Amino acid sequence: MDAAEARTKGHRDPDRTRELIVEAATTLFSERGFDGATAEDIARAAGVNKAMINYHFRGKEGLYRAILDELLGRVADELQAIARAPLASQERLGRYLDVFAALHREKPATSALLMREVLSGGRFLEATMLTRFLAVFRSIQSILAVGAADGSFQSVEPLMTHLTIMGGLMFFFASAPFRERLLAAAPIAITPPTADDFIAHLKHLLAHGLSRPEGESR
Amino acid sequence: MDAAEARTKGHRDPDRTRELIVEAATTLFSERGFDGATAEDIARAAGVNKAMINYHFRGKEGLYRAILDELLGRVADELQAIARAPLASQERLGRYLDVFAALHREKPATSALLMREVLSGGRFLEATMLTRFLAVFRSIQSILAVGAADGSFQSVEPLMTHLTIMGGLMFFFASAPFRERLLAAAPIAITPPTADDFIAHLKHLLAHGLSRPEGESR
DNA sequence: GTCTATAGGCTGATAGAC
DNA sequence: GTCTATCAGCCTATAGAC
Repeated sequence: MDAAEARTKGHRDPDRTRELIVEAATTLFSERGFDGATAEDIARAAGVNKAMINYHFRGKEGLYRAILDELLGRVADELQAIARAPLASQERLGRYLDVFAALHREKPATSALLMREVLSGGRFLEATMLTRFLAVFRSIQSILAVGAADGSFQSVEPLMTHLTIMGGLMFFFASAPFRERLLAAAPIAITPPTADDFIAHLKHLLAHGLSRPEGESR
Repeated sequence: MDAAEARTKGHRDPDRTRELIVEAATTLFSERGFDGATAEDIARAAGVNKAMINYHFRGKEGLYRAILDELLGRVADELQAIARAPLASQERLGRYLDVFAALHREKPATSALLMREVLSGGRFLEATMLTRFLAVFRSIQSILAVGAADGSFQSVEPLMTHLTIMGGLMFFFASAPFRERLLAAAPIAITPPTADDFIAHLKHLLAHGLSRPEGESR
């Protein structure tokens, strides 16, 4: 049998099947939540038989957990690496934000998925995965502490700063579909901001706030 | 029949029944989402018969929409009033943030509920309700524009600033249960911030960013 | 590994007594 | 208005053929 037939009839690459399921599920979980996205929806969107979810992931919950674990692991690792990188504090903070921009570029659904998990109080997160969240916080905490010590930043409360940054970032990305709909329904005289626009905005706001620049020429 | 009997047996105040349902549903919808919160859960939490949801709200969806409409209407009205109030720009922005703190104090579940609706792309919002979201944005837009004109703020892009503020605020409130769990599991040397703490932090960050205060004594 | 068919449980909603 | 009883539909998961 040729490749095309294999793709439509069955007996295709199992790794590819897993991939297709994960991709479709990431989107649907982010849009509808764990309870709102049905296994049938996911299978249909993935172009895969419904039973494959149970075969490859031991059920819908297993699939959700696999996605969450992979995502959290990767993000936490990247952020920890940046917190330890030998960079100027401003630059380090910038790179930190860039991780989320890159993540969104690759998988736009991830912010909403993580946000939903937080809103649920971490319904599917055990101790191991909670540690990952702590690692993310500790990364920014370290960046801010070093920045305060070397005179780059003023000394701020790290947890609230972390929440402002994460809330702003994740909300920007996770609300993109909503904004698109809103602006389509009631056209407003504003150019929709790109991810890079927003990251730049956030960097600037973090650096200077809304205060009128004194010595600055900008 | 006396009051106590009336409360346990049936035939109690119908307005109270509606209230109890709305309160329980607000919490459960915020924790589990529309699909995750079952009508039976809601009825049990409200101490009310399951059929009452259908009698008073024409079904679970009607209940959800009633909650959403009431909430959005109130928030949009309050924010518009503040945007028009005769106040100094800094003060006006402060009051704007305070609305959310007050809302959270009264009904802690509202942030997560609204956040979930946004994440879903506004699944249950028709044109009328989308207008409410636009009104919220227009309020902050006006506050920022006036503040830039009178020299209180620098001129910033209003949509991105709005998203930073709303993201930070709503994430702070909506993630409170998650944070509580996280800090209980892995005690960290940080005093949990209150709503007022966070509002103060956000005001300060908006005013000055992370930059080292120059002429400031603080 | 993949597919079809189906079991078994839960969910939202209603009918009808009070 | 409220309650009990019940039903039809949907959803996850599995058994078994290929």
